[in-house]
Amino acid sequence: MLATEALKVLKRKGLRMTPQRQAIVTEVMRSKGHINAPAIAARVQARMPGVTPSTIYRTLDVLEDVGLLSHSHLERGAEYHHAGESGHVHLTCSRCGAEDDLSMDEAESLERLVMKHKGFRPDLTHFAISGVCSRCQGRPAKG
Amino acid sequence: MLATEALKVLKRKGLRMTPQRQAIVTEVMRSKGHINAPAIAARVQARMPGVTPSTIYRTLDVLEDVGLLSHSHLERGAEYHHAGESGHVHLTCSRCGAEDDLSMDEAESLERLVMKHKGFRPDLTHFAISGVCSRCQGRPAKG
DNA sequence: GTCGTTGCAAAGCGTTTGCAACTAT
DNA sequence: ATAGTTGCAAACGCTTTGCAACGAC
Repeated sequence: MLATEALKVLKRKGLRMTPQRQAIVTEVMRSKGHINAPAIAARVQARMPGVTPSTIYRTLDVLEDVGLLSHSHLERGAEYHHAGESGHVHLTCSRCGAEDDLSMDEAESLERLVMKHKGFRPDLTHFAISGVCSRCQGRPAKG
Repeated sequence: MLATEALKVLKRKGLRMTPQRQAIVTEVMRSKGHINAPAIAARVQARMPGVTPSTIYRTLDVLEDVGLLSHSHLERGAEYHHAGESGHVHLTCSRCGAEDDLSMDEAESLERLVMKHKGFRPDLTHFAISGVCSRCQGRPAKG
């Protein structure tokens, strides 16, 4: 989604369009993949000095409320991503830190399995899945 | 595992047995399920006032290093559990907060699936799986 | 003019660190 | 005696809060 479209979403919800908000939305919509709040703050402040952390955090909350952003829990904490792009599962290697993804197609068969067993409808995109990547499996375990 | 056994493990590793460490190990080994660091601190300090957070955190690190404890990432952050009891996957409902588990048997079929697709060997116990529990699926979504 | 939004400054929370003193071995 | 361990106090990083001023509508 483009920043301009995102701004329309906000407008449609009756929310006001301030320069700060524009800068934050632009920066967030431009970023690919996932990004955490401090990183967003850094980028926004680079483009518009004087924007405070409180504004950033409050705006991120708003963007999540209106459905533009979502967050996932990765190894190093919460990270934001475009709500429309939540369609992948994060695989993070506990040894080397490498990140890989599972497509939603692949993830769906997993979700169906859980569904069947528990009647629990999982959202595998919300938390990462930790493990050992194929490369690290061929290496010694610890040191 | 009993606290006495845990203490032996530490001894075997050449680590020293201080009263603080005994209190922490006792409290940790007595707790069932998962528990976070501040809660451990509260319990230990109730039993032995004066034990500082730094000691608690450092000791938890030690216990994890020697393989007595592990931690998982649940919705509200990291939680510790006995390393021997890591054999279940946490399912946390994003609507009502209810927690359920998946047995390792059930989880293994999931893990095999990921393995097959990606050569990535997942540890589904490390992160929780978020979703909507069966009870909440019958309820209205938001308000 | 209203009320959503911002900056500021401070506090909150969980966690980590450096260092000197202590103590289990 | 040696080295692991502790308490202290401070700092850390990220996030949240109250409040008065601002500004989009």
